[in-house]
Amino acid sequence: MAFPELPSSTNDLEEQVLERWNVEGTFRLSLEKTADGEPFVFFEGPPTANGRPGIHHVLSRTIKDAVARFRTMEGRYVPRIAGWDTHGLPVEIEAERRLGISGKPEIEKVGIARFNEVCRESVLTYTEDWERFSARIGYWLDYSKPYVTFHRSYIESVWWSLKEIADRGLFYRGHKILPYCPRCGTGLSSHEVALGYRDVLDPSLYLTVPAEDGDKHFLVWTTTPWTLVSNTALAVHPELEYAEVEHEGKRYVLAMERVAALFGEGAEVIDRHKGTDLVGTPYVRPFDWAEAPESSAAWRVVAADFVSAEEGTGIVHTAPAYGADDYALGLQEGLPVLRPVDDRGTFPDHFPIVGGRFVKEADQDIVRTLKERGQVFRFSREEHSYPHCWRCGSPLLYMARDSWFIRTTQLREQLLANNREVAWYPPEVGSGRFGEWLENNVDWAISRSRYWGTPLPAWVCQEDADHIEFIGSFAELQVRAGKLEDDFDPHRPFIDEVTWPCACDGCGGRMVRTPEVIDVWYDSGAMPFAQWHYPFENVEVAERLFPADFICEGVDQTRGWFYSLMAISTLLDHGPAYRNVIVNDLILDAEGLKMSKSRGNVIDPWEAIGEFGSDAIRWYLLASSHPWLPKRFDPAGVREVQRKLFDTLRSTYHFFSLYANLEAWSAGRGDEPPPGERPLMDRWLLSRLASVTEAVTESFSGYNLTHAVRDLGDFVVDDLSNWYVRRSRDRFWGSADRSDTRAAFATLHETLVVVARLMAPAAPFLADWLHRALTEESVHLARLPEPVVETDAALEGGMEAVRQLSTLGRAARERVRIRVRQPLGKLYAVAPVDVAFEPGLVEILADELNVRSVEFIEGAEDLVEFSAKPNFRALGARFGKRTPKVAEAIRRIPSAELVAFRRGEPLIVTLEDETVTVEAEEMEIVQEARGDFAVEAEGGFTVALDPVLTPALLAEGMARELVSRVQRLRKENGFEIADRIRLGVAATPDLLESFETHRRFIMGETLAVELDLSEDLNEDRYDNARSVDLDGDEITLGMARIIATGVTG
RNA sequence: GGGCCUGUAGCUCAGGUGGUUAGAGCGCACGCCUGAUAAGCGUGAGGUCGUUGGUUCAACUCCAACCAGGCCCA
Repeated sequence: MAFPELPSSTNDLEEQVLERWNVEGTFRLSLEKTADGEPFVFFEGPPTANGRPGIHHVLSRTIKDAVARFRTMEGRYVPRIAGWDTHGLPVEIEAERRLGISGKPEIEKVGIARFNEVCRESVLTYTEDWERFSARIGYWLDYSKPYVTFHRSYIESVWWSLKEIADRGLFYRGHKILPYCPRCGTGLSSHEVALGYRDVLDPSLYLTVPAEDGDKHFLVWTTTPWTLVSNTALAVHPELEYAEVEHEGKRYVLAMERVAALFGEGAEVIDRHKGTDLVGTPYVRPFDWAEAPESSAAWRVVAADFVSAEEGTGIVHTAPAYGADDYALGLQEGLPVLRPVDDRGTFPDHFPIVGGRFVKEADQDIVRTLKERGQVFRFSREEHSYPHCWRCGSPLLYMARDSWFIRTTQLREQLLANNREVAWYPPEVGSGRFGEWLENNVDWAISRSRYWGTPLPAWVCQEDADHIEFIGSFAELQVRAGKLEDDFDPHRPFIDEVTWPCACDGCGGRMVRTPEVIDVWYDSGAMPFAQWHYPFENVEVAERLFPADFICEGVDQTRGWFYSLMAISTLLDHGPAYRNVIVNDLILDAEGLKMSKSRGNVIDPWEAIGEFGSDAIRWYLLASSHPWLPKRFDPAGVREVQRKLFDTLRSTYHFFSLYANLEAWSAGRGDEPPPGERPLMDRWLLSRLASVTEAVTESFSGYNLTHAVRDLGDFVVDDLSNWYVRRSRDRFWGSADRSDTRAAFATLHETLVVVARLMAPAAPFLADWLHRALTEESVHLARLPEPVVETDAALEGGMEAVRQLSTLGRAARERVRIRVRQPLGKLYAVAPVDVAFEPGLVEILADELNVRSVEFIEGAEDLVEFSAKPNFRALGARFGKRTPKVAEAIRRIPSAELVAFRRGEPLIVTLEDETVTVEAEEMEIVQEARGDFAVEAEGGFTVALDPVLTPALLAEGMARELVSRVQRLRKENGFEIADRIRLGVAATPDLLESFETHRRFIMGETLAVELDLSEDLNEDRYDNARSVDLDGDEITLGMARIIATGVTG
């Protein structure tokens, strides 16, 4: 078989591979092939399908895909089912936009039926985009039967689960202060709130509130001036000390601790009170617009433990309708709840000053009015983070709302226990961010006063609101309400029409569905069972494919999907919903700034893929840093991956295929020597390959994708290409004996196959192309590689030492300015004693540094100076405090004593007042070459290069220079690599003599079948002739093609 | 205000359980190679390891405080 040529561009290659996957159904085949394997359960977090994919989706999808492919190659069965998150506010907002309306009244004017129809249409707008995108980045996901959260079957499963929860007594209706979005007209759950914190400038108002008797003023701090309208009390801490301060003719009351901060160090404190002493003091309410019950306990100072003096004034303005603490305090103190603000967050029209105004806008009016009255002590705007609606961006208001709750607090211990069974990557998200969130868990506010969502399946008696019935299936609903159409739509408004008479004795009411829908996050968290329409169908498969072995989403899902999955499975007593989670962080731009449309620094993923290809981007995202660190997307970094790794690998394959085809080598003939009997370089490469295979496999298994790809990339670039191929090139040209060449081909072939397999999870395109080119099979249907040989640590260590010595040798050459092409006579080398050098390794070193011979001089004491390096780890254990002294003494041991020690004599050093016998493991003996050589040393390695150039060495150097010029000319003349030539060289007699000496070498290297050496060139005999500079001498070269091979390079 | 993460060369990042010459890539400088070549290779110069204390014979590594940035939450 001929090894095919690489497509000319990355994009061609990737599209060719995509086409192949399509035609062949490779993904399906990979699932079929592993169908009997142990399942590896993966849950796909459903994206909201009405937004377009962005570059950050490439990251999580790359991770998901890499893990799934890796497990598949381990033989696990990894079904990957796509899903769409289709309900909820994001969709409703898009529908409002399409209809050109805004707000609940307008929606109801359009009609819920029509509105939800538009929601349904809009929701799958971009699914095709997502599918194409996923396909192009090589994310294998089964889109053939995705779960869709608005489907009847999905909703029925959700209902089932809600009823289960209700049956466990974990559902209740409550009246609580909730974060409320005035634009969307609904309360939000705590995890939704978590999604929308934003830094904004908010008022910071210190106002004075006069006591009723008029002689003192309470100093009060608030960041929400509009709530002053609903003020019904001032709260102080009973145990705190309060001061009366005289300032500019007014007497202020505030916490003692805050006096200095607000009035300066020299403030005049004229009286002190304990908090309890102030309790009961009546004061003048700031605004009397809101009506309050006549005989209320309002507008007096009350005591509350939550008051602190860490900020503000130690006196807290209390508006029970608009704060959780306030509300609780109001209940306790019998305060009225003043709720003048309507559902849209505006004051009633008849109010003075703020009438008809949105509360946040009313702030300024309130402050202005207070200022006019002289009640403003200090006012500023300060930046702080404040929650906003995660979808529409409106600032949230904390307001008392009726809502349905799930009592998740009751399951806190179980949630924590389940979480302890999850391996989080990185772990601190699980223990910290997520764990603490669970510790401080509050009941899940599950209902939304909205339209497009899973209807809350709770029916309530119109006569007796305590008579509630949860419906857990469509069948059950029909038992209650009579026959329904087979394809009835369980959404609003239709479901709202389904009612039945209350069953309780004599009340005569009708059971009517509570109008709310549920939090969309519940939808997505229900996917483990709802995607299977469990428990109505697929019971066996749903249970088998639970919990997930692996999920991966962005850190923003900590309180989103990660929570809803875990909460629901805990509520249903199913244990943890997942076992391993990779949490990925944001992708920032190259400057480290968050990508945002307004900043204009958003990377269009399609553009990036078009420019770099998917493999390079995937690899870059995995390799540049761990997924859980915020990542900068730097196109220059992607380009580097492409050049450094992928071009190198392509080039390596190109090299292989070129010569394999030229030599008509093919795999699987079995005529190559067994791996253990191959030449040194081959055995070394295969050993390295085995080590790398082990390391990469282990990293992938441990979800450390970053180390996996880094290790593999380093191997390809450093070991495979820059060392093995570079050092072994001529073995592939048929210039060596057949068995050696066969060994080289087999080794390179095997290595490339293994590299393709290890690479497949991260870079599925090039890996598959290569694997098919090398083996005619898809890499994604292959198993992970088994090492061909055992690792040979001694050999790897020896080679490492050779490379280290080579580096030193090159530095030495650089120092004496003798290029590598010029042979030198001798290199003296020193290496740590534990390095074992096979003879072949020494040859490699000699060749690499182009020296005639290498001598290891550990024995040649006249060339070597010994010195001892203390081993602190060993010394510290034995000598403790005296370590530095002993170490210093060891450093001073003379060479001669070390020589004696190496012969077996004990080594004794003298400290100030004692003698100590030093053991071998307490120091390292380092050798250093001495003499008139070019010496370089690092670590335990030293080289000493003899820089003397003899005539013979110079002659050889010249011959090599000549070869180099000829090769360049061959290339310039467009000769094919195997073309044989006639070569003529005209030069000075000295040079000619050098060339004559190395005639065979020159002819061999340049594939010259004739070589004419003379002082003049007979140009007629050559296709062309040209003068070139040879180290200062001008020579003339003539060249003619004698045998054309027709083989292209 | 609280929690978590990050801070190592101009840039991007490595640096098990503390051990004495802190590494790599990019960029930069210089050089090499030109039969894997719209490439490649080598050598070199770059770091008081955020700051300050502490623990220790020994701290980039452990502890504390602080500073800066990020995320999350009040």
